[in-house]
Amino acid sequence: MPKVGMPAIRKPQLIDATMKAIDAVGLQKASVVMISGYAGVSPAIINHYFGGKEGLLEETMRSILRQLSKAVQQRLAQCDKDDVIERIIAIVGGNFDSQQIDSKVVKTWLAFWSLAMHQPQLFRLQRANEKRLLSHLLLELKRVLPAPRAKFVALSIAALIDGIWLRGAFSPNGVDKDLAQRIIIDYVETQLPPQTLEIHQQRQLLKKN
Amino acid sequence: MPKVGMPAIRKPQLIDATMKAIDAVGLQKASVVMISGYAGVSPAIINHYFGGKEGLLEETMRSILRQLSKAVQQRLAQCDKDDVIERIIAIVGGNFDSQQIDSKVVKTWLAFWSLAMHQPQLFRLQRANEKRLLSHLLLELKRVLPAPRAKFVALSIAALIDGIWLRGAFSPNGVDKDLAQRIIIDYVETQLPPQTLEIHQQRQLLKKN
DNA sequence: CTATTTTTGTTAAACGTTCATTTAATTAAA
DNA sequence: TTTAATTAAATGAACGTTTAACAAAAATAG
Repeated sequence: MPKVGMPAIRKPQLIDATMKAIDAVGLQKASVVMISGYAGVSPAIINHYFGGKEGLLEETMRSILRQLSKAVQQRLAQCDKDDVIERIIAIVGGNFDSQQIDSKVVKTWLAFWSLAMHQPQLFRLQRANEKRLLSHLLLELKRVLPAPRAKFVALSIAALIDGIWLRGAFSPNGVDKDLAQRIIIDYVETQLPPQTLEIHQQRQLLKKN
Repeated sequence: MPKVGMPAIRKPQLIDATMKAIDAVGLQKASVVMISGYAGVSPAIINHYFGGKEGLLEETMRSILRQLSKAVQQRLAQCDKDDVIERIIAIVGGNFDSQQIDSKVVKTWLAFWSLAMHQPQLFRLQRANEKRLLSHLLLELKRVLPAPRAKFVALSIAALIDGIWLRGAFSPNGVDKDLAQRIIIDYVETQLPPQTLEIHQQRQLLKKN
């Protein structure tokens, strides 16, 4: 819960410092002294404005989730409303936004996953995020597939996103964005009716002219 | 590195206690006092036999990895050598072995993922595990697909396994093993040549007689 | 077979460190 | 002169690890 009167610079400054610290030494060893050191301020600032370390961590996770949500919505906004495939690609693309696959953010995500298992507040954030991804996918898929099948495919795409993303965290080269997109588009194309694919291909051609 | 003269009961006892503690309060708050409490021994035992908390955590991860490896190999051993699909199902099944999807083990996995990001020893274990899964899948897929495509499909299956598994960690009902298998088999069937599917179906029919 | 020593397994208690948080004081802005 | 923003320093709790001692079992000697 960020204090209201906080100078505008403090919040992003400390959230970025938190991710830097997690990136450098992991959540376990990311002390408030180290975090405030990265931000160039006193450790007491964290308690003053965030009510403690937990509050800062929650705000950091909220910040990452907001960025993810924004990345998806920006891409969706530029899509043809009736090109289901293009819209699914947009959702996937948002999840592999360059900000989200940055090493700093990836490590912070991983840290939050294990932390969220035992902190109800973070757990709810994580659940809400999962549900949003699933509901975005479902909304599109239900237009071209029967509801049960749409759910099945949505779960598969979500799993592919998370799985590729997780495996990328342990890859020396990080997340391979292009490979991720190719895998998921390839999957989607095997699952959607041929007519849906045609619509996508035609609209893509029109765009180029 | 476990001390050699250790009584046989101590190691599994402390490893189980470690997972129980992580399941209960998370790795962050799983102190050596709590872990040794679950095991009903003194905290000093951990340093005596495992050289410290880190050593115990490493042994715990090794134990989980061994169990996973065993679950896969047991299933593969019972497979028809030439039924590629059956063998892929075996690999997937091993990864969703009932021991592996137990809440205690799932939470421990998550904790290790974030820990491994900053502990070279654990990172290597994690990498080796990933590579083994991929090479198991590749070995089978290369028999029925061209090498580049085999790699592509292997990565996809691995991502599906990890993704479903991760999402299950946040689901109130845990990992849905049957759904996982259905999703992955469904995917595999779209990717393999029709002939490979036929072999599988024929051999499955023969088995029943 | 008993007594004694040695080794093994285990622990209670103490140690030194690290950490998040609080307090009271200080600086800067309004 | 207030108020807001920040900090240095202090506080107290928690932690992993070490030490030195104790108990039990095994080995050895009489």
